Amino acid sequence: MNPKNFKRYTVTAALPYANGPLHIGHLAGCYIPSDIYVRYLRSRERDVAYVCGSDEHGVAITIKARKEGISPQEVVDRYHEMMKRSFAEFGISFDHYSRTSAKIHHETASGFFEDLYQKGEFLEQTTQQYYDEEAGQFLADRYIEGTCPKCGHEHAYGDQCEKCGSSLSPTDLINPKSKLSGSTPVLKDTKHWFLDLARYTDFLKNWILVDHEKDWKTNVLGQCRSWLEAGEGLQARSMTRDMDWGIPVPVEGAEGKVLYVWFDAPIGYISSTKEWAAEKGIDWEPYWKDEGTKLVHFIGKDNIVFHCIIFPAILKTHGGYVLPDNVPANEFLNLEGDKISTSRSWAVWLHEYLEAFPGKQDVLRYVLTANAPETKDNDFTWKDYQLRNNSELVAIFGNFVNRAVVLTHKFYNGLVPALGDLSDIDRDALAALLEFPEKIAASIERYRFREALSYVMDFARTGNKYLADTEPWKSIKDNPERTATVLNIALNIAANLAIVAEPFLPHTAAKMYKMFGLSGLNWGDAGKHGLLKTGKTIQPAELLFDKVEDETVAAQVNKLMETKKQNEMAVAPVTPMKDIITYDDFAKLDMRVVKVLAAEPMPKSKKLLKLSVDTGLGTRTVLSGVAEHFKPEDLIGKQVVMLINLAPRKIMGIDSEGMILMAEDKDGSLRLLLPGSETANGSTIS
RNA sequence: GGCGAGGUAGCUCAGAUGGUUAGAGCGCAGGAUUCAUAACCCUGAGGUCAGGGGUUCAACUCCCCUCCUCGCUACCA
Repeated sequence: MNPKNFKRYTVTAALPYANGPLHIGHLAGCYIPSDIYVRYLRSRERDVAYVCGSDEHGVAITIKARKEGISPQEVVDRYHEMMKRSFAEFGISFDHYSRTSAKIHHETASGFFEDLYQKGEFLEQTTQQYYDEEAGQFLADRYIEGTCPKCGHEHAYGDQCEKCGSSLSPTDLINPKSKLSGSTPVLKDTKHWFLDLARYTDFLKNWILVDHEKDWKTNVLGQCRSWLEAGEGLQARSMTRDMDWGIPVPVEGAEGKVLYVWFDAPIGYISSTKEWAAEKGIDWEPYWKDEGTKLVHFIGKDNIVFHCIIFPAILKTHGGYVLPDNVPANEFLNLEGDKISTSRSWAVWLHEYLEAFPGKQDVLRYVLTANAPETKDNDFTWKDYQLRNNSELVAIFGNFVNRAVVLTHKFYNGLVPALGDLSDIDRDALAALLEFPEKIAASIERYRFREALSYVMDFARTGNKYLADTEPWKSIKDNPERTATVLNIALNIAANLAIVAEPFLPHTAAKMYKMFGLSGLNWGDAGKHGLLKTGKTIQPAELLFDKVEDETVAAQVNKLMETKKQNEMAVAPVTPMKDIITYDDFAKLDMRVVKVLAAEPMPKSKKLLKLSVDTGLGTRTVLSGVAEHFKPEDLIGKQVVMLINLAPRKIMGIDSEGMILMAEDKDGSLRLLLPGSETANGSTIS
């Protein structure tokens, strides 16, 4: 459908998770793109609902609350307010910002669940989960700690070992302990409701891979294809959890269970819309149920599966709802070459940015749009920030507006001079006035915001070139009429620039409107050269941007380097001592000096080397997960330490008869343990 | 290894359905200019489009293979 045929738009931005402050990655990923899109639509006088809200359920929040000794509600209250403020300060113009702990959301989400339940859409399955008898509750994966079966790390979580990175299931853990009471949890039956996604495969394949093959981004289609066409197909997903923080499952016999966050979070968009409509006294339903509504979800790439697979499946099953017309997911933004991380504090926090750069919201908006991770992961660097500020915003955009206004004050006391006869160069400039808004609009409609922004800058360049070509500071001496025409046109270019820049740089556009004494303009006015009428008073020039000095960015880089240093020290504490053992325990281990006779990469494996070693007692085969640290030739002929009485274990079809011992350095790299000098193969170690 | 996304000038990136000398911005060099936050404007240098095969009259664009980066996933006794 042609975008212009839609009657109204519902635009959503991913609900930010209320367990930490917002950083530049959030902004670049979905809030700035969605805000640009919506501001543009409003400027076009289209009917838009732009909704968002805090995502306040889930295990991570309960863990954070427990750690800080406060209630989950207190955690989400804190971050909800903080995020809401950051959004407001950066001009993210939600029509409504709600939260998933709101009553209306609990009702909406429960309603959805009940509807699907009544339709018999859920598979009820009873599985065994760990239960903490002392605390009297089931334990989320993250609440169980134990020894990692793969690397022996003693504080692995039930879902993942942070040391070796392997993903685990709670029952894999050796010696599991509840993080709530410290007691050993027991396995207990629990019933959950699963959404059988496999049933939607055909519908989803058609809808996404066929119907939207041409208009969705390749990264989004690729991710969907990877889910839809994976060997095992879509797996049923549990839509409920054993927990007390969240929305109670509205079904008999579901006491102590809540809806899975990912079931309730997207429904939050609907709740937020309802809340907004109620406040406005209008009907929310057309925004979600009318075929003429264009629904667009702005998200980061980590959310693709939920917004393209699970949520549409839910909406489709419920029936009566429109499906997203597009899900323009962005990739990730890195910071100075490293992945942004809340837990490692490797981020530029919005509230800290505002303290360090007051009044420079638009600069960050500009940089994050110009370098947005639209097609691939991108890197934010302070050097790039400075460069874009100084040589683009200051030198091109700000400078052009300043020149036009200063000249007007210098030659015409701040009054817009009259338009006289037009030369070719004037006509070209006026033609550009018409073309740019169209080009910019076309790019925005296609979600190509960085391209759209570059056209905005080209428009400003056109203004600079126009002044350079017409040289009004020269013509004022012998041809004041000519100068008047030139400045009239230059000022009107600047006024038009404000209109097209507004979605990207709203604070700047506001300053420009104020300077020109304009208000109430929108996209429909763009392209006109009579926005500033002859004789109108222009306010004195006010600089729109100022230079960012070397010291300023150096300070930010230093701050990050400090963080990095602290992270390195914090992340790599020397592993604490394990529990005391007896000599007999130790004596059970049979460690020997052995010689590596042969080594070869294990076919079809990235991490394994297949070693053949002389243990003195015979030759054995050992598979060792060191292929990423050593080449076969690094090992061949070396004497190393091996645990030879470890029970053999079949890996990838081959028996591995023992374990080569290595030292692991702070950074995770491995070192061989070599005898000080040549030693007989099979020598014992004690 | 499987799946997905990328690998285009020093840097950041554009390049529907294959077709004249591969583009932009920044950076760099030179020039011009002085209204402007020494900014603007003009010109130029810079790329065997990751590498190798193939299809074609013609490939950055299609096919195959290899290498590298990122994400998800499997193997680390």
